[in-house]
Amino acid sequence: MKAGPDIAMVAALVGDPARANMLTALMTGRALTASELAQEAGITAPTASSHLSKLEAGGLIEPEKQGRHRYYRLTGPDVAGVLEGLAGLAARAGHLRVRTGPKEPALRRARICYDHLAGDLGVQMLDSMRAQKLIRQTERVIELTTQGSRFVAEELRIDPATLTHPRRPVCKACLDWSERRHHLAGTLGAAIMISFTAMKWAARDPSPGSRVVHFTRSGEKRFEALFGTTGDAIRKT
Amino acid sequence: MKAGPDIAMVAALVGDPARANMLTALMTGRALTASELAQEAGITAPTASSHLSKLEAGGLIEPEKQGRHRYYRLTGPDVAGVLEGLAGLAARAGHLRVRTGPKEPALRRARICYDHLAGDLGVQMLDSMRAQKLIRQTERVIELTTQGSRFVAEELRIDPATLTHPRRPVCKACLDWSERRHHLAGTLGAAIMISFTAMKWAARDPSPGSRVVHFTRSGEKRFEALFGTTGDAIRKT
DNA sequence: TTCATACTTCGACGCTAATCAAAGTATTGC
DNA sequence: GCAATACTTTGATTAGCGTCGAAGTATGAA
Repeated sequence: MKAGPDIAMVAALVGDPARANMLTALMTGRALTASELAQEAGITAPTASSHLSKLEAGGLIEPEKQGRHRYYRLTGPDVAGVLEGLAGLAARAGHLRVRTGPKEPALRRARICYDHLAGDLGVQMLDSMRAQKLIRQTERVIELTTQGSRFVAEELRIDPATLTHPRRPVCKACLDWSERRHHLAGTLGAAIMISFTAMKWAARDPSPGSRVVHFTRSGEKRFEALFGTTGDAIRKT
Repeated sequence: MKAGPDIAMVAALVGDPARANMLTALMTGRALTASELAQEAGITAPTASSHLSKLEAGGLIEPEKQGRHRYYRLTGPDVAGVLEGLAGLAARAGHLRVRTGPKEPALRRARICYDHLAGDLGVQMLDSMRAQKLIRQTERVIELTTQGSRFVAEELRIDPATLTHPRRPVCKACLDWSERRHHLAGTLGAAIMISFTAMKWAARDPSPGSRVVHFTRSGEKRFEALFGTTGDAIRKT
């Protein structure tokens, strides 16, 4: 008699304006941090935390812990589909929505994430290394292949001995702030950044506090030669 | 900044358990009365009325007034699609749902609706008349074709003069209680029922208060000969 | 007409849930 | 080690809305 169809529970999750704002912000497929989602929804951090745990319990979003951050993403395309459907129904009498674009193009392109390369180029590098079978990645665990070990020693002039560290993994996938996809962290990620700087391929922006990384002309050319395959392939279509 | 995406508003409509029950009950595509929806949701009539007006304002359902009843149906297949999607998300951790079946088979098959034939056979008759081009129907307005006028005079022994009435239309689509599709009302619908009784094709159940209509064996055969085409076509496949 | 049914409106009650401030936990950076 | 950042938990406040009883409106039945 009193069968409780959970359709109401799921719909109620989306039914709160703050949560709906968070979910629509996640519809791009990117992952967002709790703070960003709080700002997106116009609420304080505690309120956002409460909402996010509810959405997670309801199976609509899933977290990925990344240092001090917690990145949330939709659990699947079916969730996005339902949200899209709801937006369609709402559009019959309602307004649409605008998303805030990225802010600093230079930051988006290349920047320091702790001690390694992030941004478009960081993501591109990891993608390319994966495609070239220099690494094996399962989830966030990454290991160098033998081919990859030779590559970093010969092409990037990195001493393999400098990569071992008591508590830090050699390779690790790190979720990118602007791209919301993984880039390379770990001691190798840090070593590569140091190597780029040493070879004068790139340098951190001199202004204090800036995380922007500037590539030199020759450095960018060398970088593209090593890791530009996917980008070239896309551009050539 | 504070752009209110109505996705939350729509989702909140579905988010209430009572309303969700109503909507799932409507997912069969049939129209249901306000009272039935109230019972379905386990709430009183006033509460149901409030919910229904909200759902209507939100564009999820639309009413059709039928005498003392108000039949509600989903506004379109897209609404059903979204509900189905929500049910899919809920099914990851939730329960499913059962619908109460029909009660009296004889009532479903043939009964009196005010003064005309309703039930399976009533709907079948209107479908067949439409297929045979005896009538033209746009929405709930129905008119007899010249072919149809000859038909009712010759086959059904109905005097065309008896069909005119000061305030009542000759033909009208009436929403069927069990089938939730239209059957034929108006003076023609009443005349046909009288004619069926006069020709001893059918008779009302003698027990007081009963609305069941019993067809005689020969009457059912004649009825099938005139209006059984669609049924035959389906059965023959 | 008069009565009955179906539905809506009004008014008041009660409960859930959203919200934020303050304190607590975890992780990074120095 | 200590400070800073990101996030969570706790607790108290508040507002919104679902709920129903009672009265009001409309339609059909006798």
